[in-house]
Formats: sequence, C-alpha cells, structure tokens
Amino acid sequence: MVDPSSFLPLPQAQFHVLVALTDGELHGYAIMQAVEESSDGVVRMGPATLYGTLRKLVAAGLTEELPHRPTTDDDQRRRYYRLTTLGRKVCIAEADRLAELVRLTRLNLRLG
Amino acid sequence: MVDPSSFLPLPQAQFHVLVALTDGELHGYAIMQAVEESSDGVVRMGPATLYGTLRKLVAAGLTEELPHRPTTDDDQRRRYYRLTTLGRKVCIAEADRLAELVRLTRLNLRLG
DNA sequence: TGACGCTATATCGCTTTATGATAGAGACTC
DNA sequence: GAGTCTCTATCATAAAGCGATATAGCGTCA
Repeated sequence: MVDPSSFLPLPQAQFHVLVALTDGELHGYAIMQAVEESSDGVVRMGPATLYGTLRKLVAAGLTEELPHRPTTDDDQRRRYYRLTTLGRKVCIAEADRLAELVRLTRLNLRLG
Repeated sequence: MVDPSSFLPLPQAQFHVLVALTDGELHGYAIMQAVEESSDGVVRMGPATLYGTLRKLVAAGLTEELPHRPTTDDDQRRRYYRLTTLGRKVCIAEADRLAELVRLTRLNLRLG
C-alpha cells in the first residue's frame, strides 16, 4: 500500500469526487450532481473536469469502477465507481489536513 | 463590498496565503515558511507559487501591501502584506466551506 | 576585505489542473 | 417521433501551480 499522505495536498476536484463517493457507489453523472448539491451550488463540476478527474483517480488507484451495475439499475449507459481502501485513506488524510487548516484559521481570527 | 462567496471555491495556494496572514502581517518569505511549517512540511510553496499568488490576491483586493515596514524591522528588502476586510471574509467563507466538506466526509465514513 | 550561506523578491518556462463548449447516443414523456 | 433530459466523453483553452534560475541584500567569521 502506497503511503496515503504522499497524495497530499490533493487537487480540489479529486477531493470533491472522493468525498462524493464516501456516500456510496455512484455513477459519473450522479457524482457531478452530488458535488453541486452538497456544496449548495458553490462547486459546479462540468463533465470535462469530472471525467478527467475520474480517469486520474482510477489510474492512481484511489477509485475503481464496479465490474457490474447494481441490479436495481437498468440504465445501460451508467458506469459506477467506488472508493478503494487507499482512496478512503487518502480522503480521510486530506480531510484531516483541511480540518487543521480550518482550526488554525478560526484560532487566529478568534472565531471560536 | 464584493460578495465574499463569489470568490469560492478559492484556489488552494490563495487560501494557504490568506490563512498564513490570519496570524498577522507577514512578508513574502515568511509566508512561505509559515505555510510549510504550519502544514508540517506537507504543503511546500516555492517562490513562483507564492509571488504569483500574492500578486493575484492583491489584484483581487483580498490582501494589501503595508505602506511602510514595521519599525522593528530594518531589512530593506522585505515587503509586508496583510488581509483586507474582504480578504478576511473570504478566508472565513472558504474555511466554512471546507469545514462542511470535512463534516460530510466524516459523517459518511462514520469517523465521529 | 571578501567569501560564504542564508534571506528575500522576482520571473521564465513548463506541467498539471480545471473548464466551457460541444458531440453523440440512450432514456423518458407526451 | 419530436423534444427534453440523462450520461459519457473529448477537444481546445485557460487557470493554477511549480522547479529552476536570477539578482541582490544581509550576517558572520576569518
């Protein structure tokens, strides 16, 4: 297993995709929607960013495509992805890094 | 005053510089060191990234250069920067955005 | 003095990351 | 079967990030 911390800091788009996949297995289009919705429309990821990012994540071993679609889904076009064990660890590590940055910011600005 | 949320999501390097400046007025080189140290060496910002980012932040009105060096400092070369009111708000908004992302991640992965 | 290493700002050229526009085709609605 | 939305995908470009390098001031020690 590669050291998860060697991926840090993670590019923003990659982190957003990983976070979306912490919710479970999703297909590409659903990831785009999840990122936009969970950020209240602040982060809008178009198809170029999404599919390019997904390709990089799979190549890096942080996500993988499901061999088969869920049986509850009969839309032939959809390709489902999930976190790998490494991807999950990288996601946690990046979240920890950002949490520390947030903590420091609030400490310095005295925001509780 | 421009809406702080219109700057979101903030590029990573810009956010790192803003966070460093929440600690007080700093000159460029000190910002580089602060970013590296506060991240335990994970984020290493070279001069190209730093000075390019600083130029963008000043142009955007998020930081400004001090008109004069602090009197406690007699190194002629140093140029000091500080957050503007807008920059401070943008920094808080970005920290809030990231905190929410961290919260969601930990919720989904059941990490407390 | 001047040699050395560290500090400090700055830019060049390049790579990586991010994105808008567009395409093509399957699915859904009427 | 026309029209709209879904879904994957790529192209061309812009934006972001970075290693290397340049230039010069500063501190120290001999």
